[in-house]
Amino acid sequence: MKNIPPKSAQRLIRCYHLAQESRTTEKLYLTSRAIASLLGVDETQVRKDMALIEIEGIPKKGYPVDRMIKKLETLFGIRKERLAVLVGAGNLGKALINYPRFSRYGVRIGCAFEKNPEKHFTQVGGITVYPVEKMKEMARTLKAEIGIIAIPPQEAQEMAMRLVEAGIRGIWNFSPTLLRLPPGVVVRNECLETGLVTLLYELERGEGSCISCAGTTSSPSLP
Amino acid sequence: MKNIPPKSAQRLIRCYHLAQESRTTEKLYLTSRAIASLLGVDETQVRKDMALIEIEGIPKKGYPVDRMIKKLETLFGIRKERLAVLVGAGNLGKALINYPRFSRYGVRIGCAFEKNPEKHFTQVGGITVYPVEKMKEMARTLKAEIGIIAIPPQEAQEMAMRLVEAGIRGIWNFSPTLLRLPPGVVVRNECLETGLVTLLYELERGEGSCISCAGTTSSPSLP
DNA sequence: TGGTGTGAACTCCTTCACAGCT
DNA sequence: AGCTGTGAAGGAGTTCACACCA
Repeated sequence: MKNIPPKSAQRLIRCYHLAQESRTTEKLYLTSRAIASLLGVDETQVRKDMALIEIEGIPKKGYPVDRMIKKLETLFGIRKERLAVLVGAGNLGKALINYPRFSRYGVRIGCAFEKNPEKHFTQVGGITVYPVEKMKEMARTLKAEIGIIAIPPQEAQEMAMRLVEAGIRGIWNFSPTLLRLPPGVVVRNECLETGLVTLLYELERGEGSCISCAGTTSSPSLP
Repeated sequence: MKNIPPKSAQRLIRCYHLAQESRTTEKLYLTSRAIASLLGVDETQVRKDMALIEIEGIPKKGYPVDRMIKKLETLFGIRKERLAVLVGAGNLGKALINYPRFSRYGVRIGCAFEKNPEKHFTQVGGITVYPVEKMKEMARTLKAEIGIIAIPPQEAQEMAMRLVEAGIRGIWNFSPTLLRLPPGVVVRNECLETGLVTLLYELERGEGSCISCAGTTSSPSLP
């Protein structure tokens, strides 16, 4: 399969959600028009994306939902079992631990870390909280691949570096800090403030209905 | 000021964060190179963005931080007082109520709504939780502009419609549901699952490919 | 020298137009 | 008719190259 351009990938992720939804309602096919209108893009675009991942549609019916799901799951690495560790067991951290839908994607939070000693060795939503000093040891033994940063911005950079030293290859960053990390580490910035400002901006302009989507991803690198 | 293309807007939001950060360290100027390397984009890009919002730089010095902040605040409608209502007082909702940084942008959560009757008229982080039936009445009297959806996907569509009926013009949607709403309503999807899948995809591909939901790709690096 | 400013070239993405399948 | 498939045109965003300024 050819390399997927970023914009297509982004649309395809949302197609995956749509396909999942369709499966629960036992819809076997989705037309490009249906997908396009829900995603807020052009029909042709959807067809091009489908061609890109080599999904063939049937005229008058649409694209087969089950094949879409299968294809997209292998494409995106969904369902592969992966372990994550959480840095920050505050309100946001707790919400992430209790978010029921991550397991669908094969991702499980193995343990959490905190600076605040009061929380050490307590349980949050069934997850044990350790001191940050234990990070290297724990992440290594768990063979965790993903690090989730849910702490205030001042400490984000330091914790991210620690995660990388502990062997983490992908960071899901909920802090507004722009992280500087060695090459090869993938960072997904889920900065809520950026999201809020985007919304404010669109309200300000008062333009018709706009659909904007979450954060940014990057592969930051040290020179 | 000319209309700002979405991609530039995205970058400018992050410039705003950078400028804020610089102000705390009393840096008076930021060069296009410094900004570019942190945002993971080209220098020229940054200069074009600055030209777009009519910020003039000084050769050998860079762009004045204070003017950037001022300009960007008016551009994005930051600091304008706005009221938001929250739908869903679960873990995520609670985290959003307690997120300390939203007030910087003039946004305050006025009240919350819940289906679960056990939570009705209780307080969560200083915010009162009302039954969803009260939404129209409450949102109207508060003159709320923003609705935050932090509930499971099944109910998201219905609640979004209710918000719109209550006069809400901007929706910050944390559920994975793609909302169908009348024109004129601005929706910002902050779907966490999409974010997670994006990260998984990056991990799967390894280094190099970067994707983002809002269309911006970045590879930040240390200066 | 170390930065900004900007037209022009280029690349990538989107939309159009229409052919083909059922 | 109703949909997919795709080359070609069009548009948006990015990078290059170089002028200019302190």
